[in-house]
Amino acid sequence: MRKPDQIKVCNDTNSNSNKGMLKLRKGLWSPEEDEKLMNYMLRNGQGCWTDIARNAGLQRCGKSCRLRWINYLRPDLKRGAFSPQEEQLIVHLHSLLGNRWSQIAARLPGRTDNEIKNFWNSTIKKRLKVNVSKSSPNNSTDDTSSDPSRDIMGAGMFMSMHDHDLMAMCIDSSLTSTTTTSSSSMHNNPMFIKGHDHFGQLPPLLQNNINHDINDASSLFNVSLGEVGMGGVGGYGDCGILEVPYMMGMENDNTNLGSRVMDGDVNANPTNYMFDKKSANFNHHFNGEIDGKVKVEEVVGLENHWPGESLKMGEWDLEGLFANIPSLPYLDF
DNA sequence: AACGCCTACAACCGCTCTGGT
DNA sequence: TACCAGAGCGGTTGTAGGCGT
Repeated sequence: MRKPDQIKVCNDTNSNSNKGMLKLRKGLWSPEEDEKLMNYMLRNGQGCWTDIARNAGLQRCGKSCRLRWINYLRPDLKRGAFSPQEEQLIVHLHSLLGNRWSQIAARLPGRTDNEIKNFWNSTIKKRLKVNVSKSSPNNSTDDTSSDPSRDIMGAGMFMSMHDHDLMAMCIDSSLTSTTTTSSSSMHNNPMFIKGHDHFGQLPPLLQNNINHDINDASSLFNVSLGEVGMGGVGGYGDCGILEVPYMMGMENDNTNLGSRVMDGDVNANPTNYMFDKKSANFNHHFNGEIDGKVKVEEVVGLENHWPGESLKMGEWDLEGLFANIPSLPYLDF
């Protein structure tokens, strides 16, 4: 926290409101400043933040006003400690999204990205580390060695690895909304799976859906999920019915994000998904064959690619992805 | 009571993204 | 196309307050 009476030239290089070297306050907000900003926002609503700062009579840069409003003054903010449900959801979403705090915050009504980020860094991260070190004493606790959520997902601790309810909801959504083999539908109907689950071990709801669809297609399609926590592990397949885009990991440099093995009528070599952080490219290496002869793409019409593989990080339509999973993303206790 | 350590979290900083010109 | 300004994001800092000694 900063001292409230600190007055400096605001370092906001983007702001042009301080070209005259206007002295702008920094540090903690006083109740008077809060009141000014609150009143102005309630009267006029959101607009250009530099204008807001000026018109509200605040000696603050627009950036500071924006932050104060978003993180503290907004009327719809939920104050107080995170509930266990929120905590679980944060861990889960973090395992899917990484440090995309704003994306995570968007799924927790009343919570801000800053709040979640702080909570993660101060509380969850520590707790996860403790749990991991307890479960595997040889594990390095080096910050750079691993993401705690990744460890925790691998260890099956803190939050259940087999989060069947969530999985069922996600996959149910994916399956029931997927009826075509087009690549665009694959992009729009993702499945998020974490952990070491196997279709054969999925909860009844999920199994029913999968078996139903797969049987209809007269195809056995078995996906063994890999062992990567971060980014989720899944796969996609398409025997006319089942399409399950892979949800990539996003954080590690050149990390092999896992492998997919398809059994049954469809036999394939492991499919490796690589994400190169430096180039922000997601590379998909697929060596699949069916019955050892026919390449997968010839059967399923994938043309040896799936829509995500050529996408860059920023091109992931996370909103779109979540939009198709009504049960997962929003928490409202 | 005084001191030091630790934690939580408000706020800043620097960067990227986006839209307008 | 290039440039600029504003918005937004994630990482980091700094300190108030709690707690143990």
